[in-house]
Amino acid sequence: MMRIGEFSRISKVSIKTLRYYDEAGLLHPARVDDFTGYRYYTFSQLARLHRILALKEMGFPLEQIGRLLGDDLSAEQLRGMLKARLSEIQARLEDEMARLARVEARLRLLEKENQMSQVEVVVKTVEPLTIASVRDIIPTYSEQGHLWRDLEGYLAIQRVRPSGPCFTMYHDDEYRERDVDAEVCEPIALGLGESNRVRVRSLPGGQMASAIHRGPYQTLNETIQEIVKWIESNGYRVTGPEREVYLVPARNGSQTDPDTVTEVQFPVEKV
Amino acid sequence: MMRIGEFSRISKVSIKTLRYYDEAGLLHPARVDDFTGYRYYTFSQLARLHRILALKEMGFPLEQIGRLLGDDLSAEQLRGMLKARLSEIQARLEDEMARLARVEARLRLLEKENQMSQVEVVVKTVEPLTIASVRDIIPTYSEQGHLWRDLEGYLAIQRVRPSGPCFTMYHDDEYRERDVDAEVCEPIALGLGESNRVRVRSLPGGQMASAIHRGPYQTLNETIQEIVKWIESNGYRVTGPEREVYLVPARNGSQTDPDTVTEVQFPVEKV
DNA sequence: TATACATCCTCCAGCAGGGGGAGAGTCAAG
DNA sequence: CTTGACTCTCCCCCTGCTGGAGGATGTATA
Repeated sequence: MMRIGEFSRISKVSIKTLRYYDEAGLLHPARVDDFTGYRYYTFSQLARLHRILALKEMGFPLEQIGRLLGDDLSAEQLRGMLKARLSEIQARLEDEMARLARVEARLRLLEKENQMSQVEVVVKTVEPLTIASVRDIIPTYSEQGHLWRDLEGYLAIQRVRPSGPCFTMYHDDEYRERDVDAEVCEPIALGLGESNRVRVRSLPGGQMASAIHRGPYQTLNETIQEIVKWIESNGYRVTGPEREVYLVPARNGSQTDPDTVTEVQFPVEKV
Repeated sequence: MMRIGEFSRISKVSIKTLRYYDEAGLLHPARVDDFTGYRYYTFSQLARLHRILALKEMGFPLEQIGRLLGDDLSAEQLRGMLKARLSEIQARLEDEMARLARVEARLRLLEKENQMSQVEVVVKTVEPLTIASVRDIIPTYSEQGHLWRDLEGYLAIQRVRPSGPCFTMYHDDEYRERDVDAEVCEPIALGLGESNRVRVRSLPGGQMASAIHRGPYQTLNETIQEIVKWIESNGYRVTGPEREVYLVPARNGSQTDPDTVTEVQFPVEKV
């Protein structure tokens, strides 16, 4: 029988932690003095403490350790908990490795350009979306005004209001300067009929690599290039058409309005 | 200008988190209504939020993100913080991999023996220790009684009391049944002279792989084997003589007393 | 036996990064 | 004017402890 201080010295576990384990039900002292409240431990209890520490080193939370210490646990249950722990650790390892890749990519960028990147890429999950859209081949990126007029005109006639910011999708697999396959879209609630010009369909949800572009449409290309580079260096792959979401659209659709805010999204999946 | 709900929907960041970032000084709303307290955000603020999220994905704590967002940061300081982050991530990766190895080893053991291991091995750090000791070649493990009598007799004459539990160190590089190089030790405070039989010296501190053996000395070997196996499968290496710490010694030094508690320690280092 | 001094006890507060919910006030549409 | 959807602040909760305050106990020495 020894007091908590000696038990702590021998086991190399802090007194605070021992008291916490007592309270948590993991390791009650062999005896607690009713009057003084002093905790008394035996050497044999070191064995149980060792089991607790070993399980903790495997990363189990204390609550699970409590269950693992109970003797009413079959080998089958034990195997299950170990395997669950295994896959959690693997998930965390992948997380950390992705983190490592991000920091390394940023560091390389810094060495090369000697400044903080302007464009921040984030992966977010978007929900499925119902849209009304008009799609056509247009001569250049900037000449999509008539598509918008067709779409908005139809929505106005049908008295349907968009349920979120509008965007354009570009369906070309590669970058091209001319004859662009563009689809202008307005998110809507369900229940709109199609016309021969306007289609209604729903887009699947999923992961999007996204960046915010502030400045005129003219310079959108730089942001797009940054995202593409980021996607490559962070172990993702593009799985669908790019979207440009017009959060703050340009006045008169001007290509040079500096106060526009556009979100560029690429659907991606982890490689 | 939009309210927090819409900003949350667009950015895919929860309202709670946005309020928390406001409070933490990371992202104040563009405007806060003095009377209602309502927060109003602009689309442009998505850019700053994206920067916050990108840094968070790299694993920076919010407090550091705040400093990274300030524009009074040189490229040199930025590089430093990134490199620090890099090495932290690497440390965590190693941690997780060690964890993985532990869980996998345990799982293999379970598949093989279909039961929870009896012996729990833990790595702990022990401090340097001053000891009085008697070392000799003894015919078998169990015949160390006379060494103990020599040591204890000298300590009694010198009126020195041990400052902790006594132990034996075995200096043979390999396991051997006979002619064992054993050193029986008592930890003491400083300031004891030597005799021609008793030496006084200090042992360095360091990492120890440790396990608790409950049961007679006869079966100590099984525990020792378990520790050695554990050390191998968890990526450590033995760097010195084994210690057997007699926490609850046998009555009369009996080899079969079932109530003894012994801690077996191997000094180790990570490979 | 008195007095240090070490050790022990039980609360309470706090860390990071928010989540959950209560109770009350606001906003826009019908 | 009402309804329902938002929003506000405030407080507690999570993990696995650590630190400290204030008070009670245990042991060694003068």
